[in-house]
Amino acid sequence: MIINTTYRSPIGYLNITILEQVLTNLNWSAEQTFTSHDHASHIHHALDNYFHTADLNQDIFKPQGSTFQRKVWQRMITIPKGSTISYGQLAKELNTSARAIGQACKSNPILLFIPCHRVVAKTHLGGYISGTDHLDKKEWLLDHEQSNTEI
DNA sequence: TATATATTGTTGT
DNA sequence: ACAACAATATATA
Repeated sequence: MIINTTYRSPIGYLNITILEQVLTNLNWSAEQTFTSHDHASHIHHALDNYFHTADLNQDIFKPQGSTFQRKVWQRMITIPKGSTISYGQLAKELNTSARAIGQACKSNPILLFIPCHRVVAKTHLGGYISGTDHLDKKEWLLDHEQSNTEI
């Protein structure tokens, strides 16, 4: 069973795909593509919670990708909220190149829950969603998590 | 400060 | 086999 739904966040719509009760896709959308769906309410609640407290309950999602991509995504999940790491640092840990990390970030199928926005370039923000057109969202998310994290 | 160029590993064609 | 890419180190002025 496939469920599609759209969530309205403070900074834009999010399209959600749930396959067999498991979150498989979460991306920004320009408009309200789908109506809300009862079977997606637990994801909507998780997002409500994130936009209020910046806490992500990283429970049930199953990203589909290559071995390498899943390895990078698993590592990204361990980046604490309120902090960032550079493409180069991740590359060093995983014995690969900064650009390869960028490729894996770009193919992240579950935004927010796999926090690719916490991966930045060494001297600037880096990219977000295949380019530099959506950096305002990356910046907003980092600010949001920063201001909701005790130091 | 800024531009240029080489090097880099994974992915898509 | 090859070009693209959400990067980075180094060199030059």
